[in-house]
Amino acid sequence: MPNIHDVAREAGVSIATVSRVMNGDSSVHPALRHVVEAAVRRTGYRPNAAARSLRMAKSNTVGVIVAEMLNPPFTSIVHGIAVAAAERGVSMFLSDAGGSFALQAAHLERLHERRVDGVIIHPIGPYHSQVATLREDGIPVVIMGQRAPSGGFTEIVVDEDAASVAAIRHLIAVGHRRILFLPRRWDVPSNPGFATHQSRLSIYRQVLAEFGIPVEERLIIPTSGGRVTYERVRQMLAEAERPAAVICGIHSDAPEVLLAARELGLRVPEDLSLVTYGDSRWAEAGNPPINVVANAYDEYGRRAADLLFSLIGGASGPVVQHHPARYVARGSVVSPRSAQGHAAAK
Amino acid sequence: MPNIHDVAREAGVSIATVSRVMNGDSSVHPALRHVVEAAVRRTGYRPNAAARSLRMAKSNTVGVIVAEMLNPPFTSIVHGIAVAAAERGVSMFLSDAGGSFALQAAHLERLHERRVDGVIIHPIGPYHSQVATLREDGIPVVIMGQRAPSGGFTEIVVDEDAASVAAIRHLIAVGHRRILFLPRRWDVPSNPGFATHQSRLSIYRQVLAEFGIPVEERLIIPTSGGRVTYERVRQMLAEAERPAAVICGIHSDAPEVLLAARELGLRVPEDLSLVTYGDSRWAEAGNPPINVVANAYDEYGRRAADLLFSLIGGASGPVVQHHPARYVARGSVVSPRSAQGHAAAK
DNA sequence: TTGTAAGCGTTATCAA
DNA sequence: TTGATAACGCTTACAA
Repeated sequence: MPNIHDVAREAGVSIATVSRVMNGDSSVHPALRHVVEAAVRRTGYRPNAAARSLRMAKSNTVGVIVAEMLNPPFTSIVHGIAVAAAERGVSMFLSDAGGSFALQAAHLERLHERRVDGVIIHPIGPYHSQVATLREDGIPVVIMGQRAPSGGFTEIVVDEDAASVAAIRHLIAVGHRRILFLPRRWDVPSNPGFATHQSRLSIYRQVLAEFGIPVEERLIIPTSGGRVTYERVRQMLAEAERPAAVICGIHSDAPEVLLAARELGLRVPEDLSLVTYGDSRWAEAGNPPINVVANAYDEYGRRAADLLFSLIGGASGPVVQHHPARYVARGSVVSPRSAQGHAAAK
Repeated sequence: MPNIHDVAREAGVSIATVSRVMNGDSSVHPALRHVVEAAVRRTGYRPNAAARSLRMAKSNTVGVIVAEMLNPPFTSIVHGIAVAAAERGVSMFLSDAGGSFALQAAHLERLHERRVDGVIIHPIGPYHSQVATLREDGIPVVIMGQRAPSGGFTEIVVDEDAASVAAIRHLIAVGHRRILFLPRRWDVPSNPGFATHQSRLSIYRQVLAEFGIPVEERLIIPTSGGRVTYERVRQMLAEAERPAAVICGIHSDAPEVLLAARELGLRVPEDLSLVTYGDSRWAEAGNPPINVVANAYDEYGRRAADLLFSLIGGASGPVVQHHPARYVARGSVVSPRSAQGHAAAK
């Protein structure tokens, strides 16, 4: 691949001049400039980004780490960041921690070595010391989703507690007592914590307690999403004493629950009420449309990127942005008695 | 940020020794190795990837460009590649062409400058000359989705013609004549072509012709997805002479159609039959479950990555992998006469 | 086994 | 306005 020397030779100038032309330095004589540009075209020269980064101590890259990119909210986040980065001529590294804390740590390390200009992370587990390491080396980091236990971090946190409470109260209000709860599992060896889901669960316990409803541990099934959820839920719903309501912590688990219910001949919502975290047009278009705790993640990606680039641009101090989630009641929650009503009508 | 010299000074050795330790060279005396490792920890040293890339003429990065990452098939593809890359300790650049040929070109150029070790692209438009440029510089490229007009490219092509034909025949067989077709628009100024959707459309024309059904141009609505689709479809379905069947070229347009239909009080499938390209658990879990032309994209990402890494590893020559799509009939296609039957029953 | 030194491809300083 | 040259931080002959 041609380098700056090849172009200089081809054009009969010094490498300094070539560099100036490539960077639009106005102090180059127009005639010479054309000669150089022609040489660039003839040789098919492209400046080597690694050399440039090394010299300029700036990589023009940002790194993004998400806990699990297949989940629609993360997809939206990544998209928002990708667009913002592209607008600035910055390349985006994307990595998927796949729910594993160890993997996340490895990805962070790699981004650090690559001297990215900034990092956006939607983290899992106790990530603080590692993130602090990045920042000590002057790499700005924006943390998404989690509220950091210690201060001093720039974060976009989603306040979903109120919305969570509203969702659970709704279920209870219409008469549900036994509510299957499906948070993401956080007990896998490699994954020492997934704060969001833990706090969702504690809200669940709290609201039930508030109404004097005993929490049945059997009805809490941590899962890793996908077919596994389908299998477990199917099992649970096949029992005689099956719960008549489900809350999905993982948005993409909602169709798994629907599938399991159909398999067993259970109708939603008559036989099974459903609420899921996250939102999507599919959930909205469902028959019935699905109730959600919506967190408008799509905007957050964009916001996180803007925040990061302002930090990269030298903006001062940590910022914390709060964004409330909303409980959106559509058509997937009804009284558990509807089932009997229906059955009786037959 | 500390560099190799800082560590060398701290450890009282030469930079060569530090380098050897960092790279696991066995010819370093164990005692010295420990001294160096301690110095590395104390200084918080991390090798500079740019410098390493420059020296080794290898970046340990790959670039991925998708036409539109929010679409579930692309998401799956990207995920597959991300996992494969991470396994090899390679970082992945991700860029979204956002349906724009110009943007895609810019992204390709950027990846070229970054000297990525390889590129995977699910392209739009006439991309060949630019891709050829990459390859001339020794950067392997895997092309997804499209069949390249000229040979010599490594590609993963989806053979969906047979499945497309099956889908349309099914609609016709149950009695549909007026079928709304929603391909992705390819006439935007910046986007000189989107071969897949063009060929889907030509199949549509061809099958209709085969049955002697005249093609109504009004029933072909190129769209860019999202709410726009919702609006246009809503308009179309509000007409007196509305079509009773729809085919979505963009998977994520399916919920838009469902939403539009519901808005107008049309039931699926009784009043409106629906088929969509692409597949997802949501489509499967729908009520009714949606008929799809499924292309198993999720596997392809993984395959594309494996293909790319084998090329990077020095595997020879262009390879072309063909993958057939399948038409999966579920519950969203019925005879258009069902509507009257239903109406009469009221 | 360890160290010295050259060079990867840039940008930027300093002279000319 | 242009050119020679010194870094940037690493790996790797080659010497010791």
